[in-house]
Amino acid sequence: MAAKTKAVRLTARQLERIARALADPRRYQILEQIGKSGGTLSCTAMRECQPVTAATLSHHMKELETAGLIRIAREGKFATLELDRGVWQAYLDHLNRI
Amino acid sequence: MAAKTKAVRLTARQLERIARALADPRRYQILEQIGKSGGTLSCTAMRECQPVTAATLSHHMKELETAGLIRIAREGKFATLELDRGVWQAYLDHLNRI
DNA sequence: TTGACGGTTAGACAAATATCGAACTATCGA
DNA sequence: TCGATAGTTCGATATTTGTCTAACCGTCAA
Repeated sequence: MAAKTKAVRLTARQLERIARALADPRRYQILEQIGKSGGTLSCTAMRECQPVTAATLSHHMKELETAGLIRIAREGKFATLELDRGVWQAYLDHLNRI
Repeated sequence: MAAKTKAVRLTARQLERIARALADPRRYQILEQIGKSGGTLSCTAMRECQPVTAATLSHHMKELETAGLIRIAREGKFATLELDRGVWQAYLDHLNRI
């Protein structure tokens, strides 16, 4: 095992951003959806599951991105969200230390 | 191993509360402090480490308590904070499922 | 009993933020 | 070239929330 998740070091500021990002249920659901889809999900597919404006969704995406939890791959008209497993694991490890 | 942490089932509402509770750095520090002290810590000891009013601290304690993350034992004039390891573990398990 | 002390509650206030509509940019097919 | 479509950015708004001060409640020792 041990795929592409290499050890990630999170700064205090990043940890804080991640915690805040997870605090909003909508954003958590987004992460969940990406996870359920195997790690990547198109932005359009997201919209179909979240009853919010495109503007709002875009806002949440940026929030998750700056927290480091996802990467956004833009190709042509479309965008694809990808969960950063390394960061996610690092955050879990951090919480586990309590 | 396997001490007193028995399986805990968290409702969606509780999960949300916990995420929100962790979003504030102050509250996270409180949890951290309790953890570092082996799971319990007097309220007075807390105050010495957090540069906030007693009122503010009380507010955060209640927030952590209603989230289920800590229990507050009141005896006479004093209060003691205790980390609920079962709930904490259940939350980690939940995050791990993503 | 009374005063000091630990903690809580209530109310106010400022900062953060989730959301929206509207205007915008960029891409792609006809 | 035009129009439709995917997503972003901006500005406004309403809600949430972290913090404080002030007043309060219980406990304990003198």
